[in-house]
Formats: sequence, structure tokens, C-alpha cells
Amino acid sequence: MIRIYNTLTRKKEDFVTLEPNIVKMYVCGVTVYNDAHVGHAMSALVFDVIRRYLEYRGYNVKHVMNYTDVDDKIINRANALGEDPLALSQRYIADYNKNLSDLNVLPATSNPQVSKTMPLIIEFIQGLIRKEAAYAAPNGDVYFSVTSEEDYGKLSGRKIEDMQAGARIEVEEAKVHPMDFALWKAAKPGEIFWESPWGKGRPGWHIECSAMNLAELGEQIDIHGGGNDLIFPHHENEIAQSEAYTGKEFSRYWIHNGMLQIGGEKMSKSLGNIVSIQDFLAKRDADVMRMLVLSGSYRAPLIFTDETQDAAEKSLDRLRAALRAGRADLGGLSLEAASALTSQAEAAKQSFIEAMDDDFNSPLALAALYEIVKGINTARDGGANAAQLQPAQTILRELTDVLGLRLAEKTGSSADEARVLALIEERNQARKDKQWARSDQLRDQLKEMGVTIEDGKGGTTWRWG
RNA sequence: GGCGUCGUGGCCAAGUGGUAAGGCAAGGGUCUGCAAAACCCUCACCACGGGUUCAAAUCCCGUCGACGCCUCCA
Repeated sequence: MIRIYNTLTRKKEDFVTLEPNIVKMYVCGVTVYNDAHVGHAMSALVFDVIRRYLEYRGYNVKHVMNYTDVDDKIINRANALGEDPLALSQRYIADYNKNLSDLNVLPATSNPQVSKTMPLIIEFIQGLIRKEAAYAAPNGDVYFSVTSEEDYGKLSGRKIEDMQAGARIEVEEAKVHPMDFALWKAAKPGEIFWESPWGKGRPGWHIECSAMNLAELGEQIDIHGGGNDLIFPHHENEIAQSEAYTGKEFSRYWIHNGMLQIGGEKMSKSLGNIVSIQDFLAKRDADVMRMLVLSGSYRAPLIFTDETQDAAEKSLDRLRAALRAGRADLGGLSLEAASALTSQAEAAKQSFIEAMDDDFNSPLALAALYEIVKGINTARDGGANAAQLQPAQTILRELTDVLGLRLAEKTGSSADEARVLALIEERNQARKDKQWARSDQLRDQLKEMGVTIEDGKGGTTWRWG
């Protein structure tokens, strides 16, 4: 039984889907007006791992991730660049899709966009007005009335009275209650707009997700996810809108990932302390980002430093090394030892599943993987041949696949390969002749070419990296 | 001011009532011509102060501190 921490109840709960074996999961994507950063990557990776694990456990996951392509920031940026806002957002959507694919994030089953959901959004707002959960203001805006929902604030644990509306921004005059939020915003001169019953305008931020949810997954969903900075007001408002509209419980489980931290602060566009995904990938392998995410709880802040990145890289080396094929020509382990390795790996697989079942406890799951690694290494040291290592390696590979780790070996140019082999041959001769200085010199030369040499019992092996 | 999360070894990080997983780093050792890799060993009483309990990192109260949200934000 999978258990999931539900933000709504602040408890771990048994995961029971609305329909057997089907998971409807909606994850808030990004507003596309700028390069995405590693904080966005964290969120995408968290939900990618969750999705992969649920699929591994036999669920058919309908994974929806939206793109907010109509928004103030997009309009501002587009105006600054003299570009059409939709063209601009389309460009960043393409960039982000590239980022995700580089990060080995599985494509969502669908990626709705606000600009393509307009009729349903308008219909949704009309429905809310009919139910008296929303009202059109004289200025052309439409607001959601927070006091119309008795349990408004249930997700974030706030009471309307406690909130300091307008503490930092001015409250719109047209609002009946200061916490009311915009469903529809009247267009200002020169802004992109859509026709609506309330005149020219565009949707507010929150309504789009309620509408796209309805369009893609229906009235009720199993999992709604996103960064924990979205709990309030975004997700709170989504719940209010959707439940007011359908009269049904919106999402069963609310999952929120912690924020990526750099220099003790959240990484965010507004703070300007950003490392873009593209810049990260120019320096580090995509697996490093994923390993960083996996090495801590998805709900906790992720400490992003050179040191944690280095550590992640080393851990990956360890996994990669364990997966390297054994030598076919070795005498081999005893039958007992070989079967002990296999059963150890099978036991570790059970530990892995137990860990992941418990609210996707990836750090604990990784520990199970390292048990397999140690078993493989010990067996290899003990003379195990390729066939004896393979069952454990197959299990290890299966589980690292579940986590979405690629663990690809580094590669060099094939043109250099002949030269590498020649140098190794020369070095082997030097070693036979006990010409250690020459041998070490050749090893240094290979190192400079990006080749690592290891002199094992059965001979010298080499690899890129 | 309100709401929430949290404070575990040099770093990252599990564990939420029965005497502290794992990874990285560090030190020692085995192996090696030397290395590298691997393996073995060593390295914490869990922010602080009270309390509950036979027993607490784990529950309760308080203090201090960090971070997030209350405004666009993954």
C-alpha cells in the first residue's frame, strides 16, 4: 500500500484512487516568459519520479502539466521585446520541453495551455457567477467571492480574518471583500485580449488550472501537485473555484515539493539568484540534478551547492561502476556465494519498494540501492564472472530506471579510441619490462585524454571519464 | 503580526517511543610496482531548557534559530 503525505490533511494517508489502477495527476507547470531554472527542474523531477514509481506499481498515470501562456509577466516581457506575447510564450514552451527532455523527464500525457482553453474558462466563470460564488465588477473584472465558500483556506490552514490582505499591495476598489481574487481581468489598452461576456479581457491566474483540470481530467482528480509556494494562494483558490463549480471534492491528494535553496534562500526569479537549467546542464550531467532531488525528501528544501553536486556526482559514479559488466573469463564465485548475491539484491529490491511506498522516501530507497552496489562490488572482488553478477545488476538497473537515472557511461571520440588502445598496449609492455616511469607517464597522458586506467587482477581496463 | 515546515556527525540526509540507515569527505588498513577502483575498520547521543514514560532524537510545554507562504513565483 502506497502512502502519501497530503498537504490538505497534513498527514500521510493510504493512497486509494478514484478508479482502480488509474491515477489522475495534475501538476502545475511554469509561466513561460523566461529561461526555466533548476528550481523548476526540481519540481519537474519530483513529479517525474512519482509518476514513474506509480507506473512501476502498476498504475496507469494520466499526467497533466499545464503551461501558463497568458499572464502579466508574459505581456510585459513581450512588450519590452516588441514581440507577440503568444509567440514569446510558445518559444519558451519549446525551450522548456527541451529542458525536460534533457533531464530525462517523461513527457506529460498532455500539456494544456491557457490560450487554448479560453471558451471553457469563460464558461467556468459564468458558472461561478450563476452559483453566486463570483461577481462581475463595474470595471470589467470578475472576482471570486471568498466568503461564498465556507471552507476557504482549508489547504493552507488560514482563516480569512487572519490574512492581511493588501498588506503590501493595494486592494482593488472593485472588490467586495479584500481577499476576493480575479477570475477575469479587463484588458488595458494595448494588451492582448479575448472577448467575453464582461468585455475584452483575459483570465486571472488561478481559474486556468481549474478549467484545464476539468477539461483534461474531469471533475475530480487523484493528485494535484506543485511547489509548496503555490499552496497559497494558487492552490487554495483552485480548490475554492473547482469545488464551488462542481460541488464535489476536487483533488484527493495534494502533493507539494520543497523549494530549492541556494545560499540559504529559495531560488526564484524575483530574488534573481538563478541557475538556469541550460547553464546547469552545460556543466553537469542531468543525472546529477536528479540525484540531488532523490537524495533528500521531496518535501524538504533542497540544498544546492557545489559540494552537494559533487557528492551527487560521486554517488552516480558508484552506481555506474556497479552496473559495468563483469568479465566472462573469470573462474567465478561459488554457487552459494553467487546465489547469495542474487537473493541479497532481491531483498534490497523489497526494501526499495517499501521505502518508495512510504511517501516516496527516495533517500531510503537509495540506501537499498547502495546495498546492491556493495554486494556486486564484493562479489566482483571475489572473482564473480559476468553471468554471476548479472542477476543483481539487472535488479539494480530496473530500480535505477524507476528513478529515471540514465547512468550512461561517459564517452569520448571514437577517433581517439585506436590511439587509446595503442597507448595502453605500450604501457602494458612498459609494465612488463618494469619501466615504471614510462608506464606512469603513459597513464598521465591517457588521463589528459580523458581516459581512466585501472589495473585489475585480470588485466588493465579503461574508460572515458 | 498570522499560517506552515523544520533544526540529526565536516557536508548532504533517513529514522518520529526501545539505546542513531545511507552517500560524500577525512583518518587507518587490505589489494597494487605506484596509483585508481573495490573491500574492511574508525568518526554523532540528535538546537537549548523543562516535563511525560520503565524507556525519547522520536510525545508535551517553553526558548532560540532557519526557511517558506501571507504579493507574481516550481
